[in-house]
Amino acid sequence: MTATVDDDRLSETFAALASSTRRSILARLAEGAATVNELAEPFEMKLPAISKHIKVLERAGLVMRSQRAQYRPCALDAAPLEEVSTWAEQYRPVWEARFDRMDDYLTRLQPHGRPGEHDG
Amino acid sequence: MTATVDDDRLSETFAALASSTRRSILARLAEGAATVNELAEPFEMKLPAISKHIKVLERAGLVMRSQRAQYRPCALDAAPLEEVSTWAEQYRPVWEARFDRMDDYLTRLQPHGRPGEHDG
DNA sequence: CCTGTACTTTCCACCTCAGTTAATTATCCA
DNA sequence: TGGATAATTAACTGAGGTGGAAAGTACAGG
Repeated sequence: MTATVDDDRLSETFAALASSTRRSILARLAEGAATVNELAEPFEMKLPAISKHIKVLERAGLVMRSQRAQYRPCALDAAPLEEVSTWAEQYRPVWEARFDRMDDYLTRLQPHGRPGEHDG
Repeated sequence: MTATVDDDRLSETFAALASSTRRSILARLAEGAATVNELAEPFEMKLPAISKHIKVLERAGLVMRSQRAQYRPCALDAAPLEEVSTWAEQYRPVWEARFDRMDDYLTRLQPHGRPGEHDG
């Protein structure tokens, strides 16, 4: 049962993506690797803040780092994004079938029975 | 320029998805609408906690609610998941092209020039 | 060795999030 | 009207995210 492990990884990935700053960093890295200063340049916040954002992305497996002199260039690893896509695609049938599930449920919710109760 | 609005919505969606409890709730709702008590049943936490998780999902536009007597049944709205999928799919070329972007960058990072510096 | 460059780490303040218990609201039914 | 059921709200706690300032680390070059 590694379901929990996968679940945790997905949670960490989503948490990392729940920041437009971090998503911007990923977008920048999609065009090629970059140093921390290069990544920080478009933003108003200070370098330590960017450094921490990068660390979050790194922990989520979205960014790989190297070392060259003082530089610690970052590169995108999009593998977790494939997992995100796969996860979301599970729901494609739901968003494509736009019939109203709420009405569906309300129909099954009888006036004289509580939901989940099997007529006993 | 509604870029910020879209960005915020995506952030809210990702934040909502960054919880395995909430993702479980969505999975349950994919099988059909359910009441709060039905949704809470598989979990060990108390009802108010579930109620708050549902509110997060609702604010993210992933859950729609109705009312029937005391019941406030929840239904899945997968539309934001389509946005998630579309966003992630942007990176498909990156995760499919598995050449090493780090090496690519290190090649361009010359020993005698700092990155981003144009030989001045 | 000393200075500049490129980060990272530490410490701090602020705020949000997650969960609890207890109280409250809303509705049904006898 | 009163009790049971469904669910939310309020008040509180503890944990964790986010940013800044300041100090620390690591490497290059004169």
